[in-house]
Amino acid sequence: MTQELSTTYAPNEVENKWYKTWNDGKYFAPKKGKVDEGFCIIMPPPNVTGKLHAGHALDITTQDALIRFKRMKGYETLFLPGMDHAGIATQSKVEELVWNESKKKKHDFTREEFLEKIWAWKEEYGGFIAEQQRVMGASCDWDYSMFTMDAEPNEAVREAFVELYNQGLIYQSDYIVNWDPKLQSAISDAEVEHKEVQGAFYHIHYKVAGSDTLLEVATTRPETLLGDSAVAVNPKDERFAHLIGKKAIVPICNREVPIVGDEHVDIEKGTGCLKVTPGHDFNDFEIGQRHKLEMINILNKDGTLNELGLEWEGLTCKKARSKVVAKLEELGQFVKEEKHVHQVGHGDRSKAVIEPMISKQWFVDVQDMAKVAVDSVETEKTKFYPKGWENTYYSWMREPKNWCVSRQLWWGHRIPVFTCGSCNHQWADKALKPDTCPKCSAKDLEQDPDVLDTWFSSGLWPMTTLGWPNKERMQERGFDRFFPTSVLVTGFDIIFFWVARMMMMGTKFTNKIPFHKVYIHAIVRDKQGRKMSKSLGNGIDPIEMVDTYGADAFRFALAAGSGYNRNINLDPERIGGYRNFINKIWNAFRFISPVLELGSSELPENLDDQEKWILAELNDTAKIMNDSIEEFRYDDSCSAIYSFVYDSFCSWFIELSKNIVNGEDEAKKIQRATVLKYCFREIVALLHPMTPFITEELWTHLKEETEPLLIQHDYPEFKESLAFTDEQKNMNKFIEVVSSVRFLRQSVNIKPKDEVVVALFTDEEETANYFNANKSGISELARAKEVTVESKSSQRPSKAIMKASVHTEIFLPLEGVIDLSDQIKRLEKDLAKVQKEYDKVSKKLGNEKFMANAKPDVVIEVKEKATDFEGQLKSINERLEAFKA
RNA sequence: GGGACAUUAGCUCAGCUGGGAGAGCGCUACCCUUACAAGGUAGAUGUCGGCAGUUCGAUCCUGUCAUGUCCCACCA
Repeated sequence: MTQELSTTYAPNEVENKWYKTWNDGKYFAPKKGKVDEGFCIIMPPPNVTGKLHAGHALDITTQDALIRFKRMKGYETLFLPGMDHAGIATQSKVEELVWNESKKKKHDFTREEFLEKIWAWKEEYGGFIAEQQRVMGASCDWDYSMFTMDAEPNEAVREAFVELYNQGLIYQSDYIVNWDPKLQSAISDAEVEHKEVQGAFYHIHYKVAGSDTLLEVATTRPETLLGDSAVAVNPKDERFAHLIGKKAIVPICNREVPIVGDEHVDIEKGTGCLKVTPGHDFNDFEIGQRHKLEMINILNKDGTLNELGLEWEGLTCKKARSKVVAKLEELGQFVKEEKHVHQVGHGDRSKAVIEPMISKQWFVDVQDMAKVAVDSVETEKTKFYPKGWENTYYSWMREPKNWCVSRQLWWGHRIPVFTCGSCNHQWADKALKPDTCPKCSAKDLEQDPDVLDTWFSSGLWPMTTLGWPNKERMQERGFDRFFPTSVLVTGFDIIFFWVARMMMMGTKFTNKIPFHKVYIHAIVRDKQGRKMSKSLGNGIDPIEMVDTYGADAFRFALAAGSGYNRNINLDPERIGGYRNFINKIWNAFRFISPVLELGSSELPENLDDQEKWILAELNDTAKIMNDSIEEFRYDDSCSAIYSFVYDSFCSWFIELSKNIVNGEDEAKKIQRATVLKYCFREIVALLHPMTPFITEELWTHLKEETEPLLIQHDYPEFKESLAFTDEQKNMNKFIEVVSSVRFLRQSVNIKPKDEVVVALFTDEEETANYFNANKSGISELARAKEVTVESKSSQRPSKAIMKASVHTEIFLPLEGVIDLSDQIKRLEKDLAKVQKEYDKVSKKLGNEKFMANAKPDVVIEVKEKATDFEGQLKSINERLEAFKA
């Protein structure tokens, strides 16, 4: 068989083959296992316009590893995929496309015509990303796949909206909202990013009507004075309090406005005198409401000034600003300009400067829902991993703002609110197209033109995908089995947008939390820690990584970098490193494959020392894997299996097995083959969640005919019967001795092929017995023609080099000339090192307070160390003396 | 303005309730040894950000300063 397997593993073909086998064989479908419990992860649906990026790859890897792990543990697992319609992104994309094709704009079509174009685009180009998810090995059940604009989600949206509407939790209001002039739509608070911008304070004189008094007002937005409807001062401010109740005259437009007293005005800030523009400033809006001021809108939907902008009508705010300032200078009412850095809101999608503007929008009153959602996390019904992210969640949810859910777009779930043309009755309806007005039965109905914020439907997603609100569908898709879902895996950037909304909607409509655990994974960055971006050109294309290194290596690299950290700085070289690891596994298999047939499937009774050791190491690894995956510490899982495979299994156990496997003792050979096979079966099983492809491939050679594919096989667990701690201790000494011999050989340039004599001196009886029993192992791995084991009372070889461990002195007797000065230097270095350690512990033992206060077992430990170091020092000193004599 | 998190080997990071500083990658030297050169063997490297405190003992706890990243907040 060895001849058939090449020395390097070629992943691509294997990967395609297995994905097809699993998928065609319905291995991803939920199936009852030995644990009668569901385990469900709803995949965060990627944008339909999207292309797989490194963040998605991490998403898939962490979720799929969990799903595969739980599937093997015997849970009924469901990894449920989906796709998001991504309102703004998709609409913009198609608008651009249509413009390039026909130089036509959205409004050159009817709403229906344009929506048809978007759907057509979605059918043809959308969903490319799902293909890429398959390449990564995502074991999701594609039969469950849902698109957020499908009929089912639409039904859920209508159900939820109407419920909230009828409970009075959705209301329409003329309110100041974040207006995105580029999208020409309102957006929610969460969608506004505040960015630092270099601006200025402009100081302007307002005249007080009927007097010569001038009020100096400071503003960053002088152009908005055209919409001023008051000047406000703090009533406690002695400078201005007497003016309250008088009128001020807004420059340029000469509007006479009241001077009001309001606590909000900060006496220290600016000039202490505030111009109030309720139509275009959130604070001023509130002041306006308190004092019943006029709300003046001076902007068009595209962010340019309207007719109230006078001679500057049609200009953007930015352009109008300097012109207004120039005019003020001309009028002699401009005082000065001071540079000022401040935070300005930008749309997180459009990047446009957000204009606060009053408009009629739909809002969800989230106050009560947010309280429940906060409580669910406080009482740990839903737990965050890592726990620290709770704070981010709380910071938003403890002081929530009502959620503006209407968007002036076309692509999205249409708001199910209807108005009767004849009696003006307004109501929300679960029916797609109600026929008649419930009040007057008229047929002349009009639906609200706006669509809902994408996050409204996303908030319902865990319920929607499991069939809610349709009873039959819920039955079919296993709502009772899978809801609440087990884990939500996502990035921290959408804790507000998504996690918070799902928590609110979930608890509102089902009285249950939508998921038990939330794992917030890191953000993938480039190797220098920079965000991956198109402009920097530092993005890592997952598909390219898979082509170059294989999906398993890429998955392992991502998993190995994932724990409770915030960033993964991904360097393709590291993926290459793990590709080498995958190849190592492949070659380890090539070693054992010729003897696989010899091995039986039951572990033998009379395990030898080495076999007990490797099984105990394997057992420990299984324990770490089980515990760490459960807690999303993939970094720990990966490093445990990595070092087991690399160090314990390949470097020591395989090396120690070579002579047995190639030897004459048939019984021993069969026994060793059995243990090798057992270990390898466990290795591929342990690795399967991270590296599903190569493990499934190798499994075909390891499994019994009657056994299922690895994807369904039992996950290894810790077994009390395989805990051999004594054998582990002894083997560690063995490893130390062999490494020391290798080191000594190199220190005098003994060629790898040349054989040496090894003389060991130890006073530990058990250790001596172990070395005697495993002499052949030492000879093979250290290239010794002779190994002797004696007590420390025995005569040491006269001409030899030596290294002292805590338990054993290792001597290499040498013929010919030894460079004594070299050896002395080396031993003195060892001596200094050990002496330093010894001084540390003996100082402790001499410290009365330590002896009195430290825990007893710590004292014992330190005493033992002192004894060990003493022995080691003695060994080294004796040898030094011998050399110097 | 408020808050969170971080600072450990050249790089990326791990270090559980305080008790001899770790991993991977990279680096150096030697080796084509019959699974593997995508390999083997061995090795070097740290005032655990600074200062002060608590303690018998601090990478770990407290305070403080510095640096960095991120989040929130009404653009006077």
